[in-house]
Amino acid sequence: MSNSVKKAFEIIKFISNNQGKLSLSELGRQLNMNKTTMFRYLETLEDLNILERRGSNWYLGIELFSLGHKVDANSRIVERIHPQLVEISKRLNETVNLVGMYDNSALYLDKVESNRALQIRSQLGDRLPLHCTSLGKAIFSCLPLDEADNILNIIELKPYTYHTVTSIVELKKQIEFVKINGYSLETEELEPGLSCIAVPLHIESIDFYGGLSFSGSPDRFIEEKVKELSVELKALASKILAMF
Amino acid sequence: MSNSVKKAFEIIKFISNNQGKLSLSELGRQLNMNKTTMFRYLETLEDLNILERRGSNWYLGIELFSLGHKVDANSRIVERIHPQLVEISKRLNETVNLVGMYDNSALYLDKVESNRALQIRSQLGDRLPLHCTSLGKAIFSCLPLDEADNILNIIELKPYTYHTVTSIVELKKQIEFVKINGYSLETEELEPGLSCIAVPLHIESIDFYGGLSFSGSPDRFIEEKVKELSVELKALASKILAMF
DNA sequence: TACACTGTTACAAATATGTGAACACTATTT
DNA sequence: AAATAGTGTTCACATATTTGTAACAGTGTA
Repeated sequence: MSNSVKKAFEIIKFISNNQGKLSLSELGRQLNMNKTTMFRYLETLEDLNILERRGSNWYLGIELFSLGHKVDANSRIVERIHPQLVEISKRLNETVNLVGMYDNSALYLDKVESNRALQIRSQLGDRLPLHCTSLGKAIFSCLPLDEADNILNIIELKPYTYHTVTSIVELKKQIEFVKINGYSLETEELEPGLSCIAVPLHIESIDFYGGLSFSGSPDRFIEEKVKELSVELKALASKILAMF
Repeated sequence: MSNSVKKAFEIIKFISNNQGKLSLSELGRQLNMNKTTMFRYLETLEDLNILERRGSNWYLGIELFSLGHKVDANSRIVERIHPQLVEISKRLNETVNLVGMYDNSALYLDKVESNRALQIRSQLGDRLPLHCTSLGKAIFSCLPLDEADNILNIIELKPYTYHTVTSIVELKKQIEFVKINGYSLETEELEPGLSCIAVPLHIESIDFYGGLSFSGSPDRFIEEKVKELSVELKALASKILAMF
């Protein structure tokens, strides 16, 4: 395999998590690469507009922006579903989110925000952990049993807040709840001040495993509201399934 | 400079414009690379999730999606402006667009769609030509004179439709119009059935040259409407400038 | 059965890469 | 004003990686 290509992307990925913080020399040290080597890679990537230098700090470049928006994530599933998200978000004035499963995490594919949208940390393209998000739990509930077990064995139940579920037994219980009730709940397990309610979205024909959720402030998701929202999400999922 | 990194991105870029159409061997032929060489690059890029293979066709991979959404395009200008676009789009029920200038073209940075949004070909991340878009003309009007002249000399006035301006004299006239009136118009020059009205957006402090536009069906942009919309766009631009 | 097309592996030859040292800067510290 | 520590950049050279040829395996078609 191509070593230099791998290294180039190692650099790109590292910069993506540390934009504007690192100089050429710093990068060399942190990634154990010679300064000259680093120089040549950065020079090339800058020339391609994949990276961008401002002063002596490095950022992801505009070409990645272009490429990123051309990704045909699962047969343009995002584009096809988007109008449905807009409709439900407007009608109920809720923030609605779409994720798909990739590499044992939930890739944040799309969202449509409500008026009262909170400022949350996650952004499109981020990978959300499966164990402490309603979306993750919803995904677990629709995965083939053996695959779900595999992942449950592999993943680390990293605590993000004091509410994060870190017991595998408890997590499995919650997944059972989703299987029975068809929706999942999560209260400030990932981010303080943020709750979600989600349903699984499994599109068999294109081998898509994902989920749909409403997110918002925990105090808004009281019991009766949850009932109502879960019904809405299930209806949305059905409507989407009918499109494929 | 790093040859293999350049080649890798040549492949990625080529695939981005021909997703799902090309096999390994085809790619090798079209890009004048040896089959084995191509094999090794594709293998590596697939391993990195930068490319994705379905059957024997190639697509951009999910990792590019992630990276693309982390691009800090001009100090998160998109994120900061987005809420303003949402507000005006909802209030007037118009589709509003934001572009920034990069590499002699207008990079499509953000849009918020109206109810009656047309299905247009362009998508976020695309580069729009400057000469036949209202946004391009708006950008010309705010660029430093010498830079505008430079670009006008370089760019090719490629015709996209029967309405595309292909005369440099006429184009300069239109740019003068923008300078005097503060907004620009374009009627089906890029895509049949699509018109735009735009204003320049020049944020000096961050060296940003771009534009804001409403887009829609040509028959809707009658004269009085244009007046009204241009006033709205100018107000929006002022509001945004005040944020920086 | 032969043909044309896929994708894949192995190897020797050609080339790009990695390295450390030396250089030119700028900003702080002494 | 001199010394220091930090940038980024260029050079030459041995090493390691990439490259292309050729051969092989698989699939579908004539």
